[in-house]
Amino acid sequence: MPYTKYMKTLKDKKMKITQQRLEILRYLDENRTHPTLEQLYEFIRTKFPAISKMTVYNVISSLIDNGIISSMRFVNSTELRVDYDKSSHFHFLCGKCGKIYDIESGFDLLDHVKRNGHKFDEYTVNIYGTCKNCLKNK
Amino acid sequence: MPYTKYMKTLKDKKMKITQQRLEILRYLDENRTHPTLEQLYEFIRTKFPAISKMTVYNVISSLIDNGIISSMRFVNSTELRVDYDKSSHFHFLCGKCGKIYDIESGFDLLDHVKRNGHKFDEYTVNIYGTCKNCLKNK
DNA sequence: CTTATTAATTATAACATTTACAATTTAATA
DNA sequence: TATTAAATTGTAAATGTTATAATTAATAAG
Repeated sequence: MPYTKYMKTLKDKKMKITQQRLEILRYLDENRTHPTLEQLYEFIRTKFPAISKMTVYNVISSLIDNGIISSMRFVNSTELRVDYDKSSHFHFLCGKCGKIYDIESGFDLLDHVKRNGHKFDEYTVNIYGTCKNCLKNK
Repeated sequence: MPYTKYMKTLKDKKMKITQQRLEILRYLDENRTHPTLEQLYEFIRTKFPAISKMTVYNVISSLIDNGIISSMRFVNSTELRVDYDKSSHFHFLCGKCGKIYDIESGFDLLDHVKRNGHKFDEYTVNIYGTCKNCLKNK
């Protein structure tokens, strides 16, 4: 039963269990590539041809609102990228090949900044540079 | 001479000195509000009515390419935001009022992550939560 | 100081991502 | 099974960005 895990995830948040949500959750869980919604849509369509792009937007929006997945944007593009992995880690975008790498943080950044009375909930760290592979093939 | 400083900045990078660039640099220097290009355009237009929005895009793009200013995007919006301050600091976006606060980092994040053979050039840290003021008025 | 060269600015249009809306369909509940 | 509330769908509109080509302006050379 590959979907029971995701059914529980949705149920725990009192969200309705729909085929579209299950399929998208499964894809994100099994493909940790930080896809854009367009990429997500293109893939999901191969398994679920009738899905609407709007559904992808709606599903992702509700998953984010319920704290099930996280999201980020890089400076080089307006597109939202999503990530099934909510654990504390950074993202490294290679400016040459465009690949995104997960970078282990090893510490909680919020432990190192003064709050000044503000309430901090979450954070994203985006690192820009050139990846190992692109350095080699230069 | 309020513009000599910016003339030097451009000259050092071998960039042509234009009225549009000087006006935008001055605005960014004197207004550390991390404006969007739209906000920048609206203001600059009051002082320089003939300026084109494309010029704002072009000027910002060249200032970024030459390492004079930095930029970031938050997850709640597709818009690029720009920052005259290139020193190491984080950005905190209040989800209630939308205000952006500079947060002192006190340490260089890149000293704390394993490079794994990658070359890291820059990074942005975006923190999300609720600001002091909005907590108070709730 | 004038001219030539090169780059920047401008205006228009095209493109891409996201949001708004209303109608239809589906999931959960009684 | 019927009801209700929510999710999905399709269309269109809004927003932010990029592409292109013509005009204008800044720099360098004569």
